[in-house]
Amino acid sequence: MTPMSNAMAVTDTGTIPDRIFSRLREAIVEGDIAPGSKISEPELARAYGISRGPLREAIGRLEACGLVVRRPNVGARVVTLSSTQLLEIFHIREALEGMAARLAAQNMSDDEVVDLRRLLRQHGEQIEQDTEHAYFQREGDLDFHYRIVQGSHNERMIELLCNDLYHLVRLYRYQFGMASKRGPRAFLEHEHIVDAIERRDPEMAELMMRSHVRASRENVERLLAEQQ
Amino acid sequence: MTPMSNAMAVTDTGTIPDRIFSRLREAIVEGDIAPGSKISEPELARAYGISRGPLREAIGRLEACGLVVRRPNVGARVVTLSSTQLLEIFHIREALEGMAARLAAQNMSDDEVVDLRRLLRQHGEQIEQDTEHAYFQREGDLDFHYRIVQGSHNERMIELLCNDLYHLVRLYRYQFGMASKRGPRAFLEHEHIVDAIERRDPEMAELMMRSHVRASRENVERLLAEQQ
DNA sequence: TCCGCTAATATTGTCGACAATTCTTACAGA
DNA sequence: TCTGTAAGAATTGTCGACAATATTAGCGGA
Repeated sequence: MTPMSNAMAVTDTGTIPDRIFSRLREAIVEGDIAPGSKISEPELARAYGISRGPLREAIGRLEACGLVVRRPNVGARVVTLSSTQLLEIFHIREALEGMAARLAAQNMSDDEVVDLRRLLRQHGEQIEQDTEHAYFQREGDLDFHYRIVQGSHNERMIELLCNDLYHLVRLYRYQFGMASKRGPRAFLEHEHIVDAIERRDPEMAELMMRSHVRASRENVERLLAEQQ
Repeated sequence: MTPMSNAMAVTDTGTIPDRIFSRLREAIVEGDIAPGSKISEPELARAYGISRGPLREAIGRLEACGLVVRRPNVGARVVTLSSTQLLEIFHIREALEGMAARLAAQNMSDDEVVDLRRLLRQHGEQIEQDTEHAYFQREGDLDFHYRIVQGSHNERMIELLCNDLYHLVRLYRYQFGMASKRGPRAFLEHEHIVDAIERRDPEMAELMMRSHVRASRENVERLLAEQQ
């Protein structure tokens, strides 16, 4: 169980649209429903044993967070992220997460900072042992970012990043699956960010986070270029 | 007709949920439906002469962009922005619009820059004549920001700011209606931003935009404090 | 008079059926 | 063989009705 788990599907509570939404989102993000594939209302309604009404509401929410695109009288399809859209997301992350780090340096409680440091230490050990290397590249990295954003104590920012953008990021990681050698390097950058937050240095925290996200984007740009 | 109009309600085209969504959004943003008031499904369905199905989809979209809050088995209410939420939005705007200005300096076409300069000149004349002063304070300011965001050529950013956040900003302006004496001052800041974009100076464009939004936030903070 | 309970009412949630539109496929003609 | 057309099938959009839940009004007791 990763710390992200509490943000993931809770399939046995809430309203029907809630449950279906969570399950569909997970299925899309993890690639169980392939990008570009059609979301058939009759088929899914039968599969989940519900009516089309609640299902349509769930699909509407998927559209709202950008995981599916819907055309009138045609239907919904799982989004296929172009490289352009991917870079667009990185620019938005650079701005928002930079601000989130700044706010985290100001607003995190001391306990939260301690927990953050502990999480970082765990990641460090995993890197050293080179075990679960892939894990850090994927969910572990997001765990860290997730934690910073929550530390901002800005509800709308948390909503925006954790409920929408990060799911798109996960979708892209499953879709492209480009695991580079940036793991150790990224870990160092994470350390610098936590250092700044611990020192309660908002300016530096924002700078470090922005440079971290930018480096990640440039890495993707490089991979995309040589993939051509 | 302001340049913003093309982002506003188009009530005679598109699907039924589209139309209802636009009309409701406009009604909420302009205060025709008071903040905190209930969104009654049967009542609205009768008022618009449609069934509850499409209406519920429209309400769902309103919820997605934060204009209404919905509780299961209870219904939807028009959001009432707390001062906390208002400041949260300002922090997000500072980050996103700063990045938008940076990207605009990089990506705007020369024609777009010329148009932007022209828009600014218009605002300048309105300020000088001190006519339609109120206009500049309200929609005119957003027109400017709107234009910059579109100049970023970042589709997702445009979506985020123009389709969601700016409507919340308008709602707050109608709700609080705090028109301060910041008009001329804000205009000067706008000029500095356009100067930087014209010089194709992304770094400075971002700095100026961030400082502009920050000043606006601090102004609101001051007003909120003395209102207490 | 006030509080708690109960029943009535109204609203939201869900469903199945019909209408409107799009996609598919078969067919005729060049 | 290819193209354009038209009929058919399937899917999405919309509607009205029923079920489940929440709110309200009224009543009885302390």
